[in-house]
Order: sequence, then structure tokens, then C-alpha cells
Amino acid sequence: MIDLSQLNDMQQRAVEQTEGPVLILAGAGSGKTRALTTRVAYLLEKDVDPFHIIAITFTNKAAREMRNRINSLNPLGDQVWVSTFHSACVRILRREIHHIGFENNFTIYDAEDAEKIIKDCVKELSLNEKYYPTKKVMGIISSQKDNLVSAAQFSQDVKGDSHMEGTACIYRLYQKRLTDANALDFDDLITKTVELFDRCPDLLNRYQERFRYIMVDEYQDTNTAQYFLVRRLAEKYQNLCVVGDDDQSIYGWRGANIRNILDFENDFPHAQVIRLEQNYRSTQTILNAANAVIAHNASRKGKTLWTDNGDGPPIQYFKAYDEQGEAAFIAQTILDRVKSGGTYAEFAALYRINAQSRAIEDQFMHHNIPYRLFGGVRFYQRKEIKDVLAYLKALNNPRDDLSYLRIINTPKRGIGDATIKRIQAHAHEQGISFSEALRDLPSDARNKRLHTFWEMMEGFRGFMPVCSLTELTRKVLNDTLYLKELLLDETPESLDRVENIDALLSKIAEFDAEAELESAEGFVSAGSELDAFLGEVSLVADIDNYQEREDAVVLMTLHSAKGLEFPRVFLPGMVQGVFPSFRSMNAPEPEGMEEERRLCYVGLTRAKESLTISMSKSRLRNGEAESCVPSCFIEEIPAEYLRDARPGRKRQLSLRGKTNVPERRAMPAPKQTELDFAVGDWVRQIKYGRGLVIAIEPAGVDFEVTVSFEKSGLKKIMAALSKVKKEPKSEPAF
DNA sequence: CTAGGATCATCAATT
DNA sequence: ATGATCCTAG
Repeated sequence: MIDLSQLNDMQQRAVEQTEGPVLILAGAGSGKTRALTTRVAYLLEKDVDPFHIIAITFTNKAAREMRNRINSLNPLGDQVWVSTFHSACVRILRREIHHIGFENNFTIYDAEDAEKIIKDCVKELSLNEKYYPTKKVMGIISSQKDNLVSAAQFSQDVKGDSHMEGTACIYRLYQKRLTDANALDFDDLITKTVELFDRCPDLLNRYQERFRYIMVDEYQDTNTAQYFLVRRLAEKYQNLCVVGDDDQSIYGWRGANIRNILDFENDFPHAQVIRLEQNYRSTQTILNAANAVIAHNASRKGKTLWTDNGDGPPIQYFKAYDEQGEAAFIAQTILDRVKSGGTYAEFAALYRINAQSRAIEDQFMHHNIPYRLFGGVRFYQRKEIKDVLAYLKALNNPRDDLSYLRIINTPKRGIGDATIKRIQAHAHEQGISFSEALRDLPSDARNKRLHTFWEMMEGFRGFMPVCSLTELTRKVLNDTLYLKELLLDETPESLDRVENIDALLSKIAEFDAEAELESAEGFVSAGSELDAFLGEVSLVADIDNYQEREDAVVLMTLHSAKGLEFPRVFLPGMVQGVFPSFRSMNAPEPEGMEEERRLCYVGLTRAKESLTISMSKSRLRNGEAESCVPSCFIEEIPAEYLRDARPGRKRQLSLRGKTNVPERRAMPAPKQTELDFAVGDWVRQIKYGRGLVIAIEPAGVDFEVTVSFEKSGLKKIMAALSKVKKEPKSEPAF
């Protein structure tokens, strides 16, 4: 029997209101996951078949957590679908997509893959890449898909605007390329599922019957396509429970439509609205600050978080001279705390952009502070991993031209651009795929290498039904000589790559083991496993790999931190231009700034006990020092909750006056202790070219040098960071 | 024709 | 720092 007495009144209502549409407005830290998991357990207890319940979360990590918690309440929870929108759609499409003209072994293209195809399309249409930059075009196409606007519809919509008509042509061709390759991009995973239900009413009916109870977490971050999908599925039984917080909507740039949550009561007129405003996470001081900041936003439903956790300490505010100083302060604070019995894992530094991690990482390394970095180049984005996966993708879906193009000369086997163009032309003429074109080649001498490649791939394919995925991957790595090439090249990068491939192999082995456990025969062939494996790895997010058990400081972006909490939080880089970003500051509409403010709200509310915000008066932008002013969000926090932080004792000794400027060179000497040039020397820098050194000034671990460049004039840049090198010949070559 | 080196642009957040 | 593109040698 489930014990509801542990829940507050509002949480209890959320659990017990199982029928009809429900909107739960759940503030940060208000125990919504607890309410949701209890709600599922409650449904199960009321004899609702687990088969009829689906819960949709934002990340795989959240899904895993929710599943675990449900399972611990009721073992039947195992059979409830708990997954992200994307995984749920993949699961449905793997079964059903043949109804709308795709094959069920479709490939999923990530953003990088999609961009390559767009680029090709622009070229093929003889459009100027200057006017159609890949990223922009990709963004437009993606947002059309998010809004369920098809290529044909888009062409209609933009009639008369010749530039947009060009974009529409790219969209149409891009979509054709995907269809030909039997591939879907991330957006398609949603839109094709919607299309499937539109075109096959009986199928829709089947899934409506199946999912009689639907729950959607982080509803404020759903886009229009996801909204339609949910609406469709819930149409019949109306048992839709959405949970969200309009103040935490931070994915507008990705197509999330904040109206979905703001308009829920209009879309479902009989919806029950439940507010969770009691916060169990943070101190009252932190909540007061967060409430004050978010109150500056105009478009919100409005709510005020409160807690009975007590006031707690004030929010620390540290002003540093530069990013190194800011990072040094963070490092010192952590060391002090750990010395007096704390752990590293209590801490997280959450920043606006990934580039901000650099300074912090540097300091952490110097101080031997263990940390775990999220973001940057993700595991499944690395070149070597994508190479190996491209082999598997090509084997799984022979129509996947992009993967074939990636591997045909990787590792180098003497097949160059010209040859590839020849095959592509042939494929084009015949209207066949790249691999079919390879098969059709006449077997004369000049095609020898191509034949060898084709036969090797066929060999792998023959092996697939009788080997495990691990064995297949090993065979690919060996027979292609991919591993051998890496091992021969003994650079640190190659070593890294080998390690990553090892890690991939262990993941595959894990996957094998799980599949074997689930199957009756105890053996699962690579052929039958590939679909599931490739689908899964295409959808892993960085945050999905976060292990709380590890004793390390967490470094991640504010976006990744959504849904997480930490006892002690740092928010570094609170300066105008970084947070909020210049882009949203300069935009004419207020939406961008409001979203930045919500992001700030998310950041503040991650902290349980202590919160430290900081800024630096100077920071590097592309190697140039730039002076900074405090973020406007700092001024929005009432001064009574803030306290200027004192730097660590060590540095305090050297402080002049009462400023918080830390000693510039607080840390043990790094590699760059001196420069190999002096004032008056000629130097070279990769971006600016040749220049004459005017002045040199120590700055943290580096030197700030003033150089008069031949082309671009006077610049102040950091010597080591921007790789300023001495120019061997001191006379300009006139 | 291909491989490898030099040079140039880019860089917000992510399923 | 990374990828794309251009150039040159073999």
C-alpha cells in the first residue's frame, strides 16, 4: 500500500487526480518527481495495467531515475514505458514506419550528418553557400519541422520571397536525400510519428488504446510537434498529466513553445491545475533571490516558491580580476571546504557556455581537484567513434550513403575524391544507392580497390547472422586495419582514440550481454541487434552518463543542469555578454532576454545550501582581453541576500586596499614561465600574422603582450593562449 | 589521382 | 582547437 502521508496536500492531489487532463505547475525543487513516481505507483495499485501507462521525460537519465523509483514502489513498474520523446518515437517507428514508406531498419542522422547533407544539397542546387550558410539553413528547416511544416507546405508559405524559396528548395531536396537513404534526422523522429498517426487512423487508435494514461515531464520544453503527438495520443481517453514550470522554459531556441504550457487550460478546458510551490531543496535566501530575479519577466503564470528549510547563509558574490582569478577562487573555496571534511561531489560549477570550463579546468588540474566535465565534444560525436559506428550503420542499412561516404576511404585505401565522384554520378544516373553503384562496377583493373572494399563489406554482412555485435565490431576494426593504423601512430591523440574505441567495445559488450539475458536462446546475432544498438547510441545525451557516486566536482552548462541539484553551486562568468549573451541582449524582442533570465532562475535554484556567483573584470575573447561589467541579473538580486566574498586567506595577505582583486599569480608556476621574445622582437600569431612587440605584462599564468601587427594594428593578446611565437627573421621582407 | 601540408573560417545552449 | 578548402609532390 502506498503511503501518501509523506506528501504535502498538493502532491497528494497530484497523485490522486488520475483521471482527465491535469496540469501540475511544479516549481524548482518542489518534489515533482516524487509526485509523479508515486502517481504511477498509485495507478498500478488501482489495478491499471502497466501496459497502459507511458511517462515521457526530457533525458534518458531522468527516465532511468524515474523507472528505478517506480520499480522500488512497485515491481510491475518495469513494464511501464518510461522514456524520452525521441526514444519513444524510435520505438514506435521501428515497428511501424513501413506504413509510411520507410524501412524499419532506418538510420538516424545526428546534427553533423544532417549538416553534411545540407551542404551537398546547396551545392547540387548550384546555390551560393555565402547566401545559404549551412547552420542557418539547418536552423530554418529544423524549426519548420518542429512546427510540423512540410517541405511542400514551406514552399507554398514562402512564395514571392526568392531567398526563402531557395531555402525551400534545399528543404525539399534534403528531405528526398533522407528518404532515399532510408534515414531520419532528430526532428523527423517526432514528425514522422505524427505523420504516421495522421495517415493511419487505425494505428493511432491502437496506440490510444495502449496509452490510456499519459504523463509528460518538463512540459514547458515541448515543441509544437511534440505537443501534437501528445494531444493525438491523449485525445481518446483524456488522461493526460503534464508537469512543468513556465519559469524553467529554456529551450525556446530549439523550438520549444512556451505557449504549450501557458495555454494548457484552453486546450483542455476541464483541466485540473495543481501548483507545487513548497520547495524542499534550497534555503529561503536562495529562493528569495530566485523569486526576485524571475519576477522581472512579464510572460509567466506567476508563482512564488517558499520553504521551511530556514534562511541559510547569504549568497557569496566574488569579483575577480580575470577568469583565472575567478577560477582560482572557486578552486580555493573547494579545497578549504574539503580540508574541513567536505567532499568534492558537493560542488558544481554551472556556466552559460562550454568555453567557460577552460579556466576552471586549468585551476582544478593545478590543484589536483577531481572534476567531471560534461559537454564539449561528446563521446558519440568523436571522430573515431563515428567512424566505427558508420561501418555498423552502413552494414545495417545499405542505403545509408552518408555512412558509406564516410568509411569508403577511412582508413586510407587509395580511393580519392575523383573516384568517389565517379561512383556518385553513376548512382545518380541510375537512381540507385551508393552501395548498389559499387556492386555494379565493371571489374577491371582500375576498380580493384573499390572491389576489395565492396567484398570486405559483403564479408562482414555474411558474418552478421552468426556473430555477436562485439565480434562483428572487432572484425571490422581488424580487417579494415583501422586499429592498426591508430596503434602505429603513437601520438597522444591516437592513444586517446584507441582508449575511446576500447570504451565503445565495452559498451557494445554490455549491450550484447543484456540482449542475451533477455533472449530465450542465449545468443543474439549482430544482425538482429544492430537496429536497437544504433538507435540507442544515437540518442544518448551527455548528461545520461552522470554518475552521482563519483567524488568529483561537476562542471556543466546551465542547460545540462536542469533537473539536477547540488549542495554547493558556483555560477561563474556572470557578466554582460556572456550571461546574458550578447545575442539576446541585442535582440529587439524581449523573448531572448526573458529566456536568459529563466536560465538564471534555473541556475540559482540548483543550489541546496550555498550559492556563489562570480564575475571577472576582464576575460578573453578569441585571445583578446575584453573588459566586462557585472551581469544585469546580479542587480536583480536584492542586495540584502548578497555578501561580497573574501578571497582565500593565502591571497588576502597580498591584497591592496579593500578590493577583491586576488593576487595575479596565485598558483604554482604552469608551463609558461617565461617568453622566448622581448619588447622590440618580431613575433607571429596565427590569426594576426606578423607584428612587433610593444609591451609585455604578466597576467595570471600567462603574459599579456601588446603587439603592433602589420595588418591589423595594435592588439593586446595573451601570449601562451594565442600561441604568439617569435619570428625567426627580424627584418620585414619588403 | 591521391596524400599530405598550408591556410582559412568559426565558436551558445542539445534530444 | 577543428574542419573545410586549396595547393603541390609523387
